[in-house]
Amino acid sequence: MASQCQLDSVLQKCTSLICMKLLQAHLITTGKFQCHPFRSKLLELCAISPAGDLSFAFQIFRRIQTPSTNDWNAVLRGLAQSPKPTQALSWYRAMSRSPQKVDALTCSFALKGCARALAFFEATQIHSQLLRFGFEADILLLTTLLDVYAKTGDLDAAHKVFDNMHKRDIASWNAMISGLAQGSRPNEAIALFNRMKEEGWRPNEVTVLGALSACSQLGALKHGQIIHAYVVDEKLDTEVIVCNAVIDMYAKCGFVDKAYSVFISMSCKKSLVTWNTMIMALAMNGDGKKALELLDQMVVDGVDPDAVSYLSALCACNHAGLVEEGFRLFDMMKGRGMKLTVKHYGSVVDLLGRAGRIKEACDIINSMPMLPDVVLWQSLLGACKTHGNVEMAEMASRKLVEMGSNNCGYFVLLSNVYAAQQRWHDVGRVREAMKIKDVRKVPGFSYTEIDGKIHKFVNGDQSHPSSKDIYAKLDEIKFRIKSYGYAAETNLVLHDIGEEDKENALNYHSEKLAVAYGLIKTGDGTPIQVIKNLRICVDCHLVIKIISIVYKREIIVRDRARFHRFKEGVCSCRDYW
DNA sequence: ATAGGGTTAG
Repeated sequence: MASQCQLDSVLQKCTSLICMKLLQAHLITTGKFQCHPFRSKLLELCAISPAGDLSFAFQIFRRIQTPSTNDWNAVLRGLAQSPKPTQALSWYRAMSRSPQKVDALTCSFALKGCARALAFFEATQIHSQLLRFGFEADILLLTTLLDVYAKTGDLDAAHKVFDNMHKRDIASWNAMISGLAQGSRPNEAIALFNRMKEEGWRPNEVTVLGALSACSQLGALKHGQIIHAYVVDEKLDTEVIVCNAVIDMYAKCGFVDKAYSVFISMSCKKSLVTWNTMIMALAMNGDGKKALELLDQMVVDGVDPDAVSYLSALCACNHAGLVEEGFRLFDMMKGRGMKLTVKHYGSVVDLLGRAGRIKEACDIINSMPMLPDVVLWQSLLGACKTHGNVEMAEMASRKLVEMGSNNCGYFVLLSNVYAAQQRWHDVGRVREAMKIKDVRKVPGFSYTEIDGKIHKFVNGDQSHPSSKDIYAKLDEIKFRIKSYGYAAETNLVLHDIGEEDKENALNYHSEKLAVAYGLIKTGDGTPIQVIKNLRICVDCHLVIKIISIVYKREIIVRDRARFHRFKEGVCSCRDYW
């Protein structure tokens, strides 16, 4: 009989399905299948290795007379990481009914399946089971549990698990930090990162990824710089994935040049994501030409562009108004048989629509191999508003209604299309529909970082400690910009309120509050940086342009789609967005 | 001996 280490080496060399099948046949013919520990190893290999095959793993499993916990776990783990993670949950239930004991690993794999299947309810069930089994001191398992709660959207439950852990290791911190960052609570992610350092932990590459992502979301440059310095000190920048996050952080904080210098001087090999991140960074800043250059350069560097690369390049053409280039790119992607997603189509429709080529945009929609989604109809509607195409606007709105979209944005757009044509009766009709349908507004908010502290403002916000000063500043702004011939574009506000109130509703958009606060708190000549969750509105865009002259300030606003750099009365988007 | 935390996207 072969020794254990020979068997191990056999398994190590077993990198194809054929080889696994031969091994199984060998075990069966030599009668070693039922009692051999080697069999469990083989089963695990089939179930979880990339060369393996789950249906063959099932075949092996079915032949086992009395499957051990390990045998059950191997298949469970394979299912949890498969494209159909819900199957892991039925497997777990089957195992719970079997005579074999469920162990901590079983729970861990089942939870992994919950995370991938976004099965919150099942996760709570496994949670109570693992407490009953007495696994509550297992920090690896609790970290998995915490991670599942975060990924399935219950950050409070995740935090509770984290807080109650009697002992934590670095992965527990990492799971909590990245959970907060991914779950739109980036402020708390940064706070927890700082607390971790205060408690004497040494963040590793995974920690900084979460923290950097939080900085990117918030445009928190000061925090981002501190983390970058830490990354360099700890030599974490030998990992390409960390460099990518640093590049993205600088880009999303408005420092494309810094992002580019990190991109150029990084010591490790650039990955596909590195190139994509940099192309997207240039796209967001309206540098379409350079983005297209990078798309060519990556090929020279031996990296094949993927669907995200092309999407980023398309997006770059979009923001730079490079209509022909974008259109050619799109044709080329089709020619190369790239797998196009609804996002690619959305981008091209936006590209054509903004350029006023609405008919062509519509033809693209009709030729799409998949169903157009809400975002796509919305951008067509936006184009109709800009170019005054009532007929097409009505068509797009009908589609949006059919899709049950309840977002206030498109009602406002449609009403604006009518308002521009002085069709007041139709404006009233839309307004009525909004009331009946109980249209939900996505709350707009903005961030600005002052001395390393992030301030958040929502529309009409009065909760900020400096609220009084901010509103006084806004009055002053209103007064000073009037002499530049500014008049509020109140037809953009869709409420049953009087003209003066409409003006106020516009006046107190979150980005205006953030800019006003920046003017108060920072010295003359300091650029003001604002991050906004939605697209900037026409009125704010105009007001901030004038502010940049009157107050001689550079103001940088990152909205949902791109950067706007306001300087001396002009915006880098050239009013094309 | 077998487990947990991870960057890009209209």
